[in-house]
Amino acid sequence: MPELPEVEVVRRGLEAHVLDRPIVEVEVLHPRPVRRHLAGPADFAAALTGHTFTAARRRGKYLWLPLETGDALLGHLGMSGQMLVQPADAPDERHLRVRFRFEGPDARQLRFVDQRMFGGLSFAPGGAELPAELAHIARDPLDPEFDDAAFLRRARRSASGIKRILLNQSVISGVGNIYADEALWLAGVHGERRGDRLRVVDLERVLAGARTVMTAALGQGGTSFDALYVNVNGESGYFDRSLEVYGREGQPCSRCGTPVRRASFMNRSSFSCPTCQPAPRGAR
DNA sequence: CTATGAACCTGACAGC
DNA sequence: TGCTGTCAGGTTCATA
Repeated sequence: MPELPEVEVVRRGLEAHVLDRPIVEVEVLHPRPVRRHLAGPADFAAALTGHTFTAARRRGKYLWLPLETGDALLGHLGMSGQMLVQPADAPDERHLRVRFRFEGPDARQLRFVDQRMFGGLSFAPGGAELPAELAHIARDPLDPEFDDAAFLRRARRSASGIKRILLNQSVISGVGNIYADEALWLAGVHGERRGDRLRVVDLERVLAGARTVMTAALGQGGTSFDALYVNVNGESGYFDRSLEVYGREGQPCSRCGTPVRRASFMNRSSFSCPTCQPAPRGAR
């Protein structure tokens, strides 16, 4: 569940269902998602057992659950991770990797399910406020403390294309491949235009576009093309119906009718309108 | 310091 | 029915 709106949907679900319930057992079914915990899966489980989540927080695409001890459980969903709250008798998911059982009358379990295992969980000592691992992650554009001026400054100093800048989580967090393309379409800016050659007004439009699209997506439970991207209850969001360019190669731009173009970029795809988002001239 | 591209994984799907 | 190649909402690490 990759980008900010999807991760925020999960955060809210965790906040509603797993706080103030003492953990009685942590079962690591595959070591890979816990690889960042260098002391190993058994130590990971022991560090959490007996403790209680007190909150659910998010920075960009990272989630963490502070414990009453001041430590925290840190998680990232990667490309295919899910956090599910499931009844105890629900059959194990095919890609179930870590299971948390809780004490008390509510027998529902927290399950970390991840097909590709690019995501993971780790124990963050003293990480209740902000895990040390996240020191380099910028705030996201929906965060009230996001620094617009700092973003504009960094973008204007960079020779990288603006899409690359949007995907750089140390400059602006929470934006991924879908919402970067959507924000650029809203702003009418081509993703390969260099940051240092964009006008401030264009950068401001890109930032506003990111806020607009991610806020709207959040209102619809996020974007899901398939069952891989679901909330804590296994339900899909439906923002995919509102996407203007992402995944719409060949279909007409809703503003001008020009067929949406797809291009290869950083080993993935970029979608844009050739008319509304003219490619930069010259080198690149 | 910045800027790329490959690597990390599994599975679905298209084409032969 | 295979097989091969491509693609997928991300991050990190090694190399220029």
